[in-house]
Amino acid sequence: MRKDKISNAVIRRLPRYCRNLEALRRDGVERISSSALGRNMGLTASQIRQDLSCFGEFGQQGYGYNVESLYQEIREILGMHRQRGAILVGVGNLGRALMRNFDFASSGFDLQAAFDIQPEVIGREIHGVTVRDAAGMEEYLEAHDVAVAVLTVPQQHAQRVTDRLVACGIRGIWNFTNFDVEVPEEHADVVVESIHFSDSLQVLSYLIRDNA
Amino acid sequence: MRKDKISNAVIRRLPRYCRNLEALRRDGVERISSSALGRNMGLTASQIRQDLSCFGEFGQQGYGYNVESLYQEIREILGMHRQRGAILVGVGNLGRALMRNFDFASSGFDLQAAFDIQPEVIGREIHGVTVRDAAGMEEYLEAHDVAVAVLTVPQQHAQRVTDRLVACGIRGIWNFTNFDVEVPEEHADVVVESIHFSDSLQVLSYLIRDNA
DNA sequence: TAGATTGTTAATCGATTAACAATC
DNA sequence: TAGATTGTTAATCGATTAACAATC
Repeated sequence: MRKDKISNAVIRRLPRYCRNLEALRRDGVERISSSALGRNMGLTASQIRQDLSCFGEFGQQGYGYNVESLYQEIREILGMHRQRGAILVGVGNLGRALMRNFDFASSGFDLQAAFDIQPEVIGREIHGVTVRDAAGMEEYLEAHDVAVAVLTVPQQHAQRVTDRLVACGIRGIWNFTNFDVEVPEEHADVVVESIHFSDSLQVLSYLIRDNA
Repeated sequence: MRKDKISNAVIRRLPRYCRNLEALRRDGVERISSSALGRNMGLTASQIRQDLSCFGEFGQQGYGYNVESLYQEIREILGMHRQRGAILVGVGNLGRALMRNFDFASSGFDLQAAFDIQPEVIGREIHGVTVRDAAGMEEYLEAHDVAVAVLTVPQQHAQRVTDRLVACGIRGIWNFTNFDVEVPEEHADVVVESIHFSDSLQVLSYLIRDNA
């Protein structure tokens, strides 16, 4: 039964479904049952059927799910069928690494521009994207259709840059700074998705503790 | 009441407690109540008291929690008071960015060495860490006390490198490849903590969809 | 048709929130 | 002391798992 409000737990499993289906597809697998997919992913068949039923009825009794079409359905649910505009702010080591390595297109985004305040990097082109002066960020956002900003600035600038981005009507912020940036109440619809490297490493540290 | 098995949800909040307490500490705040901390972090006071009670009794009725000592307690729970050995495998753009930017020490790790197979990078020193030939990885792990490996190799090598690391007795793998590496059953105690960039961006993509 | 497997309803499990006696 | 706030127990809420009729 199609659900209105999808729980966070379900949403965060969607990209994993996508990755697993992509692998099956690459291997030429045509159809898969919830129990086989569950075995692959370490989930119960029940959970998979529950998850998918939030979005529609994609399977067929006695057959299972068609790998290709389920894959496309989930891509569409995630919005990966379209290309939304993205910019990157803060062209340091991490920003550069993302620009060079990360495949924005395959997650449904088109990295259009990058911004920094360092004269040494302004004007450079990295992986086909020009680095612009951050002073002109507002002007750029005014003129272009940008949905998401990748935030790779030093921590101390994170909130200020966020405020500027939000004021320009950005829809989402992909936050790599080790700081929980906040969006003002009047723009509560702006989504912040954070990758906190050190949180993750600290969890790993906890999990390998000796408590034998 | 001290608990034996801590739930994943609680564990993943610990680094956030840490960051928030660090900020309070920096601001010279001496004590804080669960309700004030909850307000800061967007959690209920109940949840904070429940979370902390898994590990001991850190507060005092009528007073709250001492910021400094709670901070130190949580750091210790996470294992950040010690420095464990770490290596990094795969010195590409992302690997280099982590070596240059990421503060391993403040999360309780000492990055001792890096490995790659590219002759161009072998022998180079990056941020004080020497890049070695990956062929010698086993020998190195034999001779040094390394708890964690940072996995920043290209996706297609992820599983093979993981197998080698696990065979050498690594305790944890910090996985940055977009692949869910698996540890063999006989080493099920090896912990894999993954940062999947594209999963995160895809979740953001979903969350900014228009469904008005 | 018979076997397989779905989507959904019900049952269970776990996590969050509320309430409150204990006590600083 | 009186007010504040803890740690813990109980209640609620939500997510996962189990069961099963429907049906390909």
